[in-house]
Amino acid sequence: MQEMITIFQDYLQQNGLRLTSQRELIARTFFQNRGHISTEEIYRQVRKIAPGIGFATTYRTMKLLAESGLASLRRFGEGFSRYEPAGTAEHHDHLICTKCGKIIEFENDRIEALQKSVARRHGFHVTDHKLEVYGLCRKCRQ
Amino acid sequence: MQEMITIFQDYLQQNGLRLTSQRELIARTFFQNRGHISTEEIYRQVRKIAPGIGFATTYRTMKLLAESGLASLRRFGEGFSRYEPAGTAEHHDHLICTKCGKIIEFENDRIEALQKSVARRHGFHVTDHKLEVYGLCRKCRQ
DNA sequence: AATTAATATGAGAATCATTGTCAAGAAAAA
DNA sequence: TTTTTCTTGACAATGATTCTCATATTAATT
Ligand SMILES: [Zn+2]
Ligand SMILES: [Zn+2]
Ligand SMILES: [Zn+2]
Ligand SMILES: [Zn+2]
Repeated sequence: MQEMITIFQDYLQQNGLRLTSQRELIARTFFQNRGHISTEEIYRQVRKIAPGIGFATTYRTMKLLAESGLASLRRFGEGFSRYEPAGTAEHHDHLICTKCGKIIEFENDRIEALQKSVARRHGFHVTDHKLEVYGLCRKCRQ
Repeated sequence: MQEMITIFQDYLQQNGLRLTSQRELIARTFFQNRGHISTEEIYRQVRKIAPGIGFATTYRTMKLLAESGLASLRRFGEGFSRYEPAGTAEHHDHLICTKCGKIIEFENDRIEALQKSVARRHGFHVTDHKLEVYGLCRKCRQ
């Protein structure tokens, strides 16, 4: 966690940017949350501690976190963005409950391998992918 | 193609709606295009024939086409929606070139099966999914 | 320290795809 | 024909995100 801030600071410095109190607070808030948090939610939490902070700053900082490689942007088709920690975590995909919003992460090497093989067959060089499986979680099935 | 219009008309009638000239033109324009077309593009094409048409009507009609099951909404993270024919076509996923925008469709039963098995393992009942593989197509790799 | 240069912030305007509102029009029903 | 229902187009509204800009902060230079 402390190291995260350090990594962030390094990234900022290398780009001639500064680690301000606002940026640090936003970054810390992000790190101490579980993944898949919306910018809006970060903004709300941050305001409890520093009520004067603006949402523009929140948006800007989340973008910086993503650029630094510490956060990954996710769009689950809800009409807004979410971020999740991306420091050392490996790639994963998502299982999303359409009723309660529960998100489960999974990774499956065989699926990944099959994707690459399909892509190769079409002459594509894969750089990224997005797999979202929607459905009802155990609870929501009743 | 004619049958598509008929199916659309049936859907409308069953819901107490009418097949107006605007709706018919928008539907025909949609059907005679290849898939993955944006609402904006439909709107442009339609206006060449009926310049007075409004974009609200275009949006509304595309929505109706989707509800009728004749069109499928796709969001490729470009910030806007696309539609593709969904009449009899089977499910498929997408391979997207991040440089030229080329889109290739594919289907792979093994991937689908693996998705279901992962979901089952987590107690999920799958209703839908979205798999987008991004990369560079043969041309764009140089 | 004083001055100058660069970067950051918050408030609010702007953007952009999409949807809502509503008065006027067209079609169907009575 | 009158009444009811559904459509339309113009334009306002929405909501997430970005931009603008005047005002702070901080860093660099003298
Ligand atoms: Zn659920
Ligand atoms: Zn995740
Ligand atoms: Zn390409
Ligand atoms: Zn497709």
